Amino acid sequence: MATIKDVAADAGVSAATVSRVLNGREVSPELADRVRSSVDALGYRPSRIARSLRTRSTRVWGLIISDIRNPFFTEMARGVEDVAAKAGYSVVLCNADQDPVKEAKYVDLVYDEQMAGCIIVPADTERSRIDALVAAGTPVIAVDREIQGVDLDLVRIDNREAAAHATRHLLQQGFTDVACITGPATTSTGRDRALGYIDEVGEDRSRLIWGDFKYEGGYEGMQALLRLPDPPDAVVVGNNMMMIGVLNAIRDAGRSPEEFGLIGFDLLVWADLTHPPLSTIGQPTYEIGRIAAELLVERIDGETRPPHEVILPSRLQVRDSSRRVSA
Amino acid sequence: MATIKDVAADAGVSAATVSRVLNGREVSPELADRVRSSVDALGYRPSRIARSLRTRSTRVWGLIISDIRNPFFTEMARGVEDVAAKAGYSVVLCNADQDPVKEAKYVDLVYDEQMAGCIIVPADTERSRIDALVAAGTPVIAVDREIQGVDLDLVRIDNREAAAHATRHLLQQGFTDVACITGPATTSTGRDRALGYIDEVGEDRSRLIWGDFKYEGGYEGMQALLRLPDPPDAVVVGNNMMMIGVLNAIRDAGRSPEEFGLIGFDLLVWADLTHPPLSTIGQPTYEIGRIAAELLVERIDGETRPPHEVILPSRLQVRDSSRRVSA
DNA sequence: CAGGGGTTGGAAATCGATTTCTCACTGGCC
DNA sequence: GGCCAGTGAGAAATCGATTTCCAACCCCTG
Repeated sequence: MATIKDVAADAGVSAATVSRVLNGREVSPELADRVRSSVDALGYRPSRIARSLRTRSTRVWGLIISDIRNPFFTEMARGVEDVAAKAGYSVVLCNADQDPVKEAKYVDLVYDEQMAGCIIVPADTERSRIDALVAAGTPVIAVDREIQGVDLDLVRIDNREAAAHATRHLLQQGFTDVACITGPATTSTGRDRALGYIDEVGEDRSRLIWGDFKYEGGYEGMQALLRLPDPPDAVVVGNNMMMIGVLNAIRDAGRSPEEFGLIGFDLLVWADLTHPPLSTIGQPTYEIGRIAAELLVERIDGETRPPHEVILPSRLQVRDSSRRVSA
Repeated sequence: MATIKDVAADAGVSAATVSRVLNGREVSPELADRVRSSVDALGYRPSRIARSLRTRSTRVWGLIISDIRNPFFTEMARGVEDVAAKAGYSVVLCNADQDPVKEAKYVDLVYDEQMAGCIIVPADTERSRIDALVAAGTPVIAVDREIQGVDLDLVRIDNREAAAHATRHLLQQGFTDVACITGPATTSTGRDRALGYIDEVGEDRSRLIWGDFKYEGGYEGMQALLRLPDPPDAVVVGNNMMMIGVLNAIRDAGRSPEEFGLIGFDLLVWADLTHPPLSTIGQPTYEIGRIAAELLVERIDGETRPPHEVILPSRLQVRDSSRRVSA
């Protein structure tokens, strides 16, 4: 691999001049031409590592998500990536798999590699290793969930109101025993969705299940609900992965989804294809990523205003699964 | 951020000694202790950038996939990541979005960042920039698709036989006019699946559609099939994303999926939830990623045997959508 | 007791870029 | 014609690690 010295020797100039040409500093046209043709001839590409060491800066972001199998996060990642590419950054996508230990490892990676910034969906409300990163001056943007005790820009929807809206809708349709399977109490999203549900059904928590935002949590949560002495006739399901579990649990119990009022969270490309089609609370997923990325660009560029939350609108998409068909 | 010099000064030793302690070289126990307590006291973490510059090596892999929204690739990514983590590597997940230009950019990134290795799902059979990477000695493993003219380790299933199997199954069920929507002819996967289909139906290509492995391709492909003078009674659909498009096209045309024999490719978590449940050709997705990653580890560790293909078994999972119910 | 072999750890070179410092040269103006 | 400001480009320092080279010291043996 050719280095800057090789180019300098080939062009008969100093390494400093090569650097100046490549970074658009003032250099006489003839030297610049010579340098450029040497660069082409040698197929020279500057070492990003050497550049990073000298400039103490990188063109890389860490994007730490909690579950790569969840389309919500991958769609969000696309929003982040599109902005990053436009701004000249590469994105390291890290999948914490809902595991605080893995998450901490990736946060350390962002630190050790001196990445330019970080966007994170915290797996755990704990401040974990984020503190050190923030203390080192690395811009960090949170998405979907807050981290307790760490003041960061946060992009999310109004989860409490969204869950309340879903619950209200089911009640209005005439369902009387509405249950809720929400996410872990360690996530603000899980807690907020539980609160919204309680806002509507009152303090009766007998049908409130704390899940895990994974398939298993939905499956086991629904099994538990079906075992209740007076099982629910409708369920607000806290995210898309758990919805799959819920539907399978219903089927495996020999029941049919049509017997229940169902509303899920997040975009589901196949929501129209199930029987019945699933009502959902849709989040502007790509937008969430895009906006988080734009905030990160601003922070990297030196923006210093105090951290704030960006709350995006969610939207209840009514399909058949939440309609009261039978009396 | 503390540097190795700060630690050396604090411990009253040279930077060389600090480095030796941290990298497990022979150093007297008392010095080692002093160094370690200075490291802790200062919260020192070595700069990976400086280390990479000096050692001319990194602990990072590039994983270039063609569509991050496709669960097939994200599940594969998990397999890769688990092996990488165990071997002490971080994975940079790059989403080429089926775009050869984006793909080339990411290949260049792997090169410029001098990553230790690369696993790629080529968006395009063209050799693109991969050549330069391979020439520079970076180990590269291909997954799912080959790159023409570049000899690489490749992990995949037998796509031709899998498509043939699916087609055969539909014919055996009594469907007479079986169509196929495969992937782009620029991908070996798309071509092989078309070949397997032709193996069974013969040279009649009137019902063979070249799609794009995306939702749109499935939707438009199915629309085209429905417009034929003698439309098919069954379809082999070349991947999961296109299957969603196919199902929506059927519905939007006022028809029902039950009227057709349908088989899709790849794991679909919701395959059981549609009406009718979808028959699929399942690939060992996680395994594909895991094996590709293990091959990469071997190559990085100096393995020099000639590149070869690892062909993993696929499995036809018959659900209702491929069963002939009506005469 | 001298010399040789074997450790141990510090000084300095090194990786490949950027950037500061400095000097030579040009051109303009008095 | 001389002086000064301005500009262009090379030499060298720098980023933070690793690694080579070498000096110092210890121990053992003849």
